[in-house]
Amino acid sequence: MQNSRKIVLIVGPTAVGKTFYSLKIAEILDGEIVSADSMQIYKYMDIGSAKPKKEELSRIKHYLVDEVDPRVVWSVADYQKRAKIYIEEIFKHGKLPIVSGGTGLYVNSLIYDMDFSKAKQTDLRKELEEEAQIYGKHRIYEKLKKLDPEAAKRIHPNNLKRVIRAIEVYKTTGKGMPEFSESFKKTDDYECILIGLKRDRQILYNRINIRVDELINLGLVDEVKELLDMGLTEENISMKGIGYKEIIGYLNGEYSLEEAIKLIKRNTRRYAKRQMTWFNRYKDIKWFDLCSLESEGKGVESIVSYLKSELSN
RNA sequence: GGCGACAUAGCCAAGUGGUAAGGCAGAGGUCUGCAAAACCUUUAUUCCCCAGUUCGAAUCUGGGUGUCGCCU
Repeated sequence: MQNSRKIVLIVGPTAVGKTFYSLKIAEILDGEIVSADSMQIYKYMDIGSAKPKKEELSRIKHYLVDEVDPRVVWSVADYQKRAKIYIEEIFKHGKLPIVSGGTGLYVNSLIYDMDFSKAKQTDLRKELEEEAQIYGKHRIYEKLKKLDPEAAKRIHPNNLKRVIRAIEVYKTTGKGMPEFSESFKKTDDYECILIGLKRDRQILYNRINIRVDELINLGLVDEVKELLDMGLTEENISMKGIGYKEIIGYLNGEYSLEEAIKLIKRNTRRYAKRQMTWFNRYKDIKWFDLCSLESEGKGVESIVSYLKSELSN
């Protein structure tokens, strides 16, 4: 099984069971896990991000879980850089890299050649945001139209973040944002075996509801309080995660705890839907419907046998 | 039993004679440095039922049904 240049990626919506299956697969195939999750990456955010348990983390080596201070500004570019280093490390250990997670953009950054090195993040962002506050989004969009009309066509005027980023790209590179179709080339760094986990929508939604109740019982509210005590605020990117922002609203007295729980459930459902939209675009993905497999054992078995045949090709 | 109010999408709800606002939930989608983010699209051939008035009714009239409130 030492096909040194192959990696496995396990994707799927939140609460589908990625943690459980990744662990099993890693144990059977002698792998190590690189997380592709934009929230589990943060330290001190254990409950709300539904991190694997301590015991699970110690069973198999994990990377990019519980690694970054929630106060720092972290982005895909950082993720991509570090994840690729870890993947190389795992190859060196003679083990199979297994990327597991639900953050689509992070997964894309490992599958495709996405070059973040040229168009840097700049102070322009803040300026433009403030300008939009005062004069409205449309004014910023007009700027983009003049600089990079092609990008302007693809971006909706209301999507301020994207409009600003496109301007930033133009200003730092002197060129427009490249067309996706041209630049979406698969990476040459390794070969990707992509598998997706899915479940019947209603069943997935039930799992989400149950999980949110569990997170509350585990002490999500206290976790958020501790983070606030550490100096984090709702302004931090890390605190904009589902489960955190809603509890902050409750702690601020904006609504009851029941309301907060309802919101967390709804936002998680919406998130799961967006994830499915994202992952459905992958053409060369092998889907496993976990609801149609009679047992977890059967599920693991069929995934492992698929992976074994792909790995030995 | 009497009096009154109300009945519009899964839920909340506007519309008081001219061809069904809006919000929420749901569904579909976009995505190249904040991505658990940000953004876009979409949901009633019909207004509780029946009859009538009218060129035209969710809107007016009569009857029925249901819900709620007050009184006995």
